Amino acid sequence: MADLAEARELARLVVRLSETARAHFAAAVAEVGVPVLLARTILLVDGRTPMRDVADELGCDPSYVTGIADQLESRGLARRAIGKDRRVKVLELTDVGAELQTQVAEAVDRRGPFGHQLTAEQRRTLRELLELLLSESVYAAAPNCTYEEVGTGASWSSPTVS
Amino acid sequence: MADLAEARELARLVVRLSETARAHFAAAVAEVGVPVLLARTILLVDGRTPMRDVADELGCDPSYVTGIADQLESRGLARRAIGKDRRVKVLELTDVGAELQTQVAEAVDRRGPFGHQLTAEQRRTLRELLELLLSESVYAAAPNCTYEEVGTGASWSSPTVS
DNA sequence: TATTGTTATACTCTATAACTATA
DNA sequence: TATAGTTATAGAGTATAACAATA
Repeated sequence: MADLAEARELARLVVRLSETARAHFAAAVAEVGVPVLLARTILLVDGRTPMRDVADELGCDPSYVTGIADQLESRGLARRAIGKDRRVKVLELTDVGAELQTQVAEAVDRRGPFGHQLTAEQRRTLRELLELLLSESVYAAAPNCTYEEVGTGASWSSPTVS
Repeated sequence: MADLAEARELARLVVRLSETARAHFAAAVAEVGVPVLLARTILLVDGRTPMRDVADELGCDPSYVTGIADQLESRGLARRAIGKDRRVKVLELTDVGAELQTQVAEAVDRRGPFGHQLTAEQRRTLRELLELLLSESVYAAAPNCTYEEVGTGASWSSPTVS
């Protein structure tokens, strides 16, 4: 069936393009001299940002943010402060960190593949198609299976298990 | 600049869609009861396939394929055989493996987000836009930097490094 | 009792280096 | 000498569990 072949091809292209986008991001932030994870964190810190929020936005465990915050502090890019709720620690950029935030954003924008090669109309069309795919796919794809469940099937420990 | 905002949004959508596509694949193969990496290998084995070719197509180190082949053999899905060049070992599917290959392909096709939600014309448009982005981005994005070089900048060992 | 952040530890995935057999 | 596959090991990245402080 030609439709299936085209659907597979689209899946391949989307995955490849996302890898390209990640590589662009990595190249852009390498240019500025910041590891990817720190750059992502710097971009999402806005004012006094609770560490918990950072974990949510990065999609990682809160314990992992401890190490990120340590790195940012030791580089002088951000500092911890106590929140109104005294359990909470917020992250805020230093002056150096804020300047770097701007540099990172500019480097990423300059490198991005989406800004240069498409006309405004093409970008709009692409966005509509992508949103259409994303809006439905959660339901259409896995009616009896949440994504969180996926992969709980003893995926496979290690090649050296044997 | 509105263009930059839209470019960033497109990047976000593409990354999200690729994650959705991976989740679809994972859900589809979980349904059939095979770990993702084994399913990917089963899908690419065609006749007598040298293990080296498997490594190339999976994009991993040849040593890693040893473990994959061990798993496939222990599940009775494939077997090793000696190639004409006696250094080479080829992987070939067993009858059970061949049947599973069909099941996996069907499950993946059935679940895929690209088959159901777009018209034939929308799929064609999407493919053209994606190909346009992929055709140029390698050059336009990183003129002085191959992707292989990216990330060699001492990215960051571990959060527990303190 | 529930939540935030921290610490120590464990796990998954993958690569590197050294080795064997064949070319 | 170079290449295919194997083995053992190491590393990066991330999560889990137990904990202290605060709510």
